Amino acid sequence: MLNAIAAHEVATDEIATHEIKAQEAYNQSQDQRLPRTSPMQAESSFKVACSNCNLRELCLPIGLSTDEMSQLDGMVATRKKVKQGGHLFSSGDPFTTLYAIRTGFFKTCVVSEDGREQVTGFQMAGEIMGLDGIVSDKHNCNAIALEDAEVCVMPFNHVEDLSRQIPMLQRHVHKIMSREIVRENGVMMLLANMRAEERLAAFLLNLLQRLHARGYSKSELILRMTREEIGSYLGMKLETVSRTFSKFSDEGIIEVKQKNIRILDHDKLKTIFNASTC
Amino acid sequence: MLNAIAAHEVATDEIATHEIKAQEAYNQSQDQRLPRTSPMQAESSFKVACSNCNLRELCLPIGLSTDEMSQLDGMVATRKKVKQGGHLFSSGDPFTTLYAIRTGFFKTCVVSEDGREQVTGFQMAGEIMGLDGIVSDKHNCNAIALEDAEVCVMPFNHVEDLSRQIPMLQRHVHKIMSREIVRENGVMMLLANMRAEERLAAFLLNLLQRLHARGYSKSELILRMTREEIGSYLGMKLETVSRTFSKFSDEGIIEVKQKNIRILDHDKLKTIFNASTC
DNA sequence: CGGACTATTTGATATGCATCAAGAAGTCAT
DNA sequence: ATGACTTCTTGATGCATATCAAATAGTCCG
Repeated sequence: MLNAIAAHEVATDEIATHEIKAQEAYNQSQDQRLPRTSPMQAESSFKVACSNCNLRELCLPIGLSTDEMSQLDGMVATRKKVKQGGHLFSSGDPFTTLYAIRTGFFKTCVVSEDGREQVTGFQMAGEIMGLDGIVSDKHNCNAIALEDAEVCVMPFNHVEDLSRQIPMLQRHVHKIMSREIVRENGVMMLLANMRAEERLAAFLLNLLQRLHARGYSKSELILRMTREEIGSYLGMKLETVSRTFSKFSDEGIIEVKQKNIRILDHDKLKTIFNASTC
Repeated sequence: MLNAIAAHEVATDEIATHEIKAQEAYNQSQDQRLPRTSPMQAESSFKVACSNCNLRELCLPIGLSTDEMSQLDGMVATRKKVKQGGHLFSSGDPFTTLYAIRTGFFKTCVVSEDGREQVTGFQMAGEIMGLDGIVSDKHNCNAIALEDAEVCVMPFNHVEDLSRQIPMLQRHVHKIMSREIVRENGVMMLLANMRAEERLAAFLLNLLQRLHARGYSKSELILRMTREEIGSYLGMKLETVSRTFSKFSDEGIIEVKQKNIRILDHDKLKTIFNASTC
């Protein structure tokens, strides 16, 4: 299996035994099932506590004891909401904090001098953003919400301080960064070696897997991004993305209704993804 | 400027003021100017000391006080030599240590299930390898020496222990990982958006910059890898790499003599790299 | 030194995807 | 609801690079 997917399988394995139900985290932001308090105020210590978060097995506190978990509660300084289309941070912004996604869906993208945009990833609940900023103390990409979102703000100094006190946390921070490196290795393979169909199959399988780890169906998903954003991520034009969706649809592999995708033949997707012989 | 290069510029900036002369580190391994003792034995404490290494401003100890530096000396358990073509580690190997390159030149590559190989990076003196292994406690790629090489073996447990004691080291470890993430972002941009000429120009400029930071000429370099390996890294076939070299040569931008490249028009290379309008 | 191998260059042709174009479908605001 | 906008789909054509092929140059080793 290719590394792009393999990386996420590792991630999934770690949490698979925990019976996570984080459905709320991925639903529309209009959804009111989660408590909605305005950030920076009226946040009871209860509400910003990692120890109480329904994402705790996906997010930074993974594998910590209850004792350590309560130490960790101080790590999240506050929460922040980002409207659809809003920037969580932008390239060039000073880096001070990492962000853990509580609800919503993001894309990260870099922009070259001449204006070409490259989507470098899509992030969902429980995933950490901002790691790109550590190296030069300023952010190196844009993080844009693809739907209304809420993130936990974790000042990086706190993270480092706590990491020095809690080896388990230190290890986890390292793993999160390593996982990102491995993920990007997989994307490099994808971009350099694969054809359009393989790329899109890999993309869908990867999304499905991550959503499944969050309690969603393995056979259905809603794309939060446009064809153009998918294309940017996969190194192809939006027309090619559209055509490839249509082709999969014609072949009875998936059913496409705008942004709603239903997987009809999971195995066939996997076969396409692994195809060397064609 | 594109991020692939920008990332390395940051790295370079950090060390640019230090007057590094690490020429020896990149020369042919036949070169006898560096002491050559067999690993695992007869290594005096003097020889494995970071505090005494001529790469200390490129490598992990960057920015540490002499006090901290001597603490660090215990981090390198031993040194290890790798013959040209030899594997420093392979995908699937248990991960226990990071490696700092002392001399020599490496490639890292991932291999997909169906056997397609993707070169994910080229590493030279002072750079750290093995970060891919942290996430799953086993290596995720192959690290292969492109010339006879010597590396410092740094058990990751030691690195983590010391990181907890030396905040400056902790920060530096984080920066190294973040830099790798940012580098890979740049490669994604390259693979997804650029044409063959732009990719090769970016590749050459990047190598030149890193070599320059190690005391080498900005106008000459020796390629340690084959056209095929360059092609794999850049997502193109070896024939296209060769043709693009020839084209640059015809246009008077570079002079190609096998693996020896002389840069005749650095600015033109940069222009090609930045080209959006063509 | 000579033979076998690997790496590189160059040419001819094929092809997958980009580009250009136009229309359809969906979304949003008033 | 209606018009303006964005997003998506589909078709026709072109091009950059892959593929196939063969010759040349360089390297290794007995």
